[in-house]
Amino acid sequence: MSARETLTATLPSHGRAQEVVEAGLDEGLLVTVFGRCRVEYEGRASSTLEAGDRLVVLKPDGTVLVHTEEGQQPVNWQPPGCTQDAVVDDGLVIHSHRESPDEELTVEFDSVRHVVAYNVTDEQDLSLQGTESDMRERILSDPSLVEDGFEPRATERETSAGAVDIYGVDDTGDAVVVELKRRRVGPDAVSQLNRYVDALKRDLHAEMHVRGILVAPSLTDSAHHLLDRHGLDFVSLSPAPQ
Amino acid sequence: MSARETLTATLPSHGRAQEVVEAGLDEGLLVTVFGRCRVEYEGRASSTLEAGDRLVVLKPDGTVLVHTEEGQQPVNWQPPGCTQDAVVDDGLVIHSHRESPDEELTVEFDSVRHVVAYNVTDEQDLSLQGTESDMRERILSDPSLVEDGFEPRATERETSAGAVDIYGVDDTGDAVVVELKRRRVGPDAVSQLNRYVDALKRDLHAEMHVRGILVAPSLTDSAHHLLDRHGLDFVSLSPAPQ
DNA sequence: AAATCCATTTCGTGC
DNA sequence: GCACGAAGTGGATTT
Repeated sequence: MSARETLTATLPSHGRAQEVVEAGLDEGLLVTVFGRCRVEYEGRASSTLEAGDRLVVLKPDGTVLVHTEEGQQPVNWQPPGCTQDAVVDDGLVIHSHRESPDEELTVEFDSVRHVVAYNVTDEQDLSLQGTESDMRERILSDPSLVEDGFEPRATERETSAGAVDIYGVDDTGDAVVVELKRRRVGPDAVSQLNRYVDALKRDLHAEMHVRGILVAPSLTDSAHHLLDRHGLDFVSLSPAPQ
Repeated sequence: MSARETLTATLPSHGRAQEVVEAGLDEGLLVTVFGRCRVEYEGRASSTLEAGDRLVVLKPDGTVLVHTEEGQQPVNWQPPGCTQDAVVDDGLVIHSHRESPDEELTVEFDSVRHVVAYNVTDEQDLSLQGTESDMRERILSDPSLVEDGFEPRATERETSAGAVDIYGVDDTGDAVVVELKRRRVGPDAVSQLNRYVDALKRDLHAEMHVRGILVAPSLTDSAHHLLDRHGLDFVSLSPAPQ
């Protein structure tokens, strides 16, 4: 079987399906199996899924995905790094095993309607814009987006509660902790910023005043209340320059 | 074309590929397209992915997934509810559009190596054990798992900071807020519990003492420090009965 | 539609 | 390996 080719089998016997899957796994191909199957998972949690038609994707990096006809997320899965094998019992059975944590996924096919093994080459990386990291770059190149007189001094500055997105000083010389979020935020982001401000106050253990500024497109009501209660500030900024 | 059948085409012309995809979309089939493609996304963020071999999955609920040979997550996607269409320009082009937020995904194929449309029926629901909800049931049926004398009074009790997992009283009559986590927790879960405790103190605005207990398999060091600082308690409990 | 929070979150980064 | 936090997080539930 040439690795250049795409191996396919329509309505294969379980033995033939097993051959294609095994060949695909051996040769580092991307394998898809479509058919009626039961799925069992045991690991961090455990689950059972009775027989139905599903698409199973096996990737050469050890990923397994079981997709139904709806939903963006697979109904069952196994992460990269797992070991896969395919055997024939009553029907085609695909096992995936992971150590640390110990997890096992078993897909038992009643009937395989289609199996394909694709030879994949993909060197490209995704270029993504509009991330939190892009917001940081925007602010570093124009600190007045936070407030007039703001001077960034460090990014990812370490505190005893973790790394602060942007650390700097305001026009009065007070220390400023900036927490960035690329989307509308709730109370969790406020608590996060408050932890950093508290930690920095303790770390500096001086009389130094420490302000906290949450920079995000918008705030929920309860986040706003919590922000006020903690004496923190908010600046509205979107990830894209618009 | 019978909906009972699985439509497949190997190394199809762009026109033939478009026919299969369009027929699949029209008839509510699960469609997979494998080939060399470029991908563009514009919406909450924006991204570009240069030409490479990928597996594209189109679901009848409007989901689009673009998978490379590695990673559990699709490199690009569109959630359920999007509208899909397939046209031929230089090659097969698949568009997916979403309103609110306005988002568009475009997949342009240089060459299609394989296209399949599957008729899917799947009535089954996943049965999952070992969730946070299972922890709650365990505690309600044996409250001493939290501590001797603990008496649950309500689940999902509302406070001004959100709903508390389990609300109850301890053997001295003090109010108790229990926050459950199915896995090892960090500082975020401690802050969450602290918000609930603070909110309940304000809500009750009495002299009533309010305790907070974090129930999880384990704690990180910084979570432990933060827990101590806030005067909260920890109880070790796993989601599964072991 | 908005808000909140869980998730077998996954993924990347740094230690 | 663990810890921490971002993500175009997704998904469920409730208002």
